[in-house]
Amino acid sequence: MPELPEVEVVRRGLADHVTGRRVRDVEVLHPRSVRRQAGGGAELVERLTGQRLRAVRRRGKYLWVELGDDAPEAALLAHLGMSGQLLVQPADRPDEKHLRIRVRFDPSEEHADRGRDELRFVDQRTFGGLTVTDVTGADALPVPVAHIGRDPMDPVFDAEAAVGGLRRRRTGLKRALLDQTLVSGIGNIYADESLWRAKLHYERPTATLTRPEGRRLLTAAREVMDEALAAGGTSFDALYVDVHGDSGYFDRALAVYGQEDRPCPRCGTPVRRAPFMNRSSYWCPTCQPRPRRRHP
DNA sequence: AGACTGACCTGAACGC
DNA sequence: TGCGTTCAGGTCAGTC
Repeated sequence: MPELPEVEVVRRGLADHVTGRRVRDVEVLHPRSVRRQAGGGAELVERLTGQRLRAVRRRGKYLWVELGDDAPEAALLAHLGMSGQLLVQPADRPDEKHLRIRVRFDPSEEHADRGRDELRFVDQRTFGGLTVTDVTGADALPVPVAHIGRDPMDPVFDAEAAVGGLRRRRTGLKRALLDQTLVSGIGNIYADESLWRAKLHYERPTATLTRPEGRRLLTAAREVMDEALAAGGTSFDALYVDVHGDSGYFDRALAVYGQEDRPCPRCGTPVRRAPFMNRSSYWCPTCQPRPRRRHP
């Protein structure tokens, strides 16, 4: 569900409300939410209890909180999957229906957010999860994050290298955008919105992409995600919310995603939808014509 | 090595 | 009203 802008909204909320707090205890209510932890819930509890939460970082759709009293020694890594939420709640707030993991902070320590003493991982579909992992390298990346690409909001993102990478693939453009190893953070919504802005069809063969087209696409991706972030992210329903449970409103600015049969904001042609990778693709057939099959 | 297909879940919306 | 089908912001293991 959440893509880069939604995850960044959550990151900012956590940075504001949990940095500096110490974990008093941890309760794992669903085993699937800790399935990435080799030692299961017991290991997560063991490695998290007593730790101090430090900087909150993000790459693509992965989010993590550095742990340790001095340098980061480990990280609490979160992926929200399709329906995950991280909420900062008072301990006396009733449990959410899909509460999967509860992290309780030490309520006695002096802290601006004393009184909101729980971090809750809520996840209807359980595709997401939390893990405590080792960190690696000079930039202290969690091990599972080390293999994914930088995202277009990363100050060190290398757009020229990413364009080169796209052109070296032998697949369709949208499939390549959704593969997190080349460029991370883009999911189904922002892939369609980026392609619409760049006037490129989702099945355009990556091998035929020109460098200027590739630059245009990645610039469009960064711009649309910047705008979505400024609007607090995209929420169609109550599944995507920030740490306070509030929705973003970028859904009102979507040009094509979810807009089947509605006029393209640029040319008025009805937006089309087609099945794609067990979900949907939306595009404007005028602005983004289907690529002509190459002659054999 | 790289490309592609399901499987993994819960719940809402829809058609009959 | 129910009961089946389809669809949903994502990965990942397994196959060719």
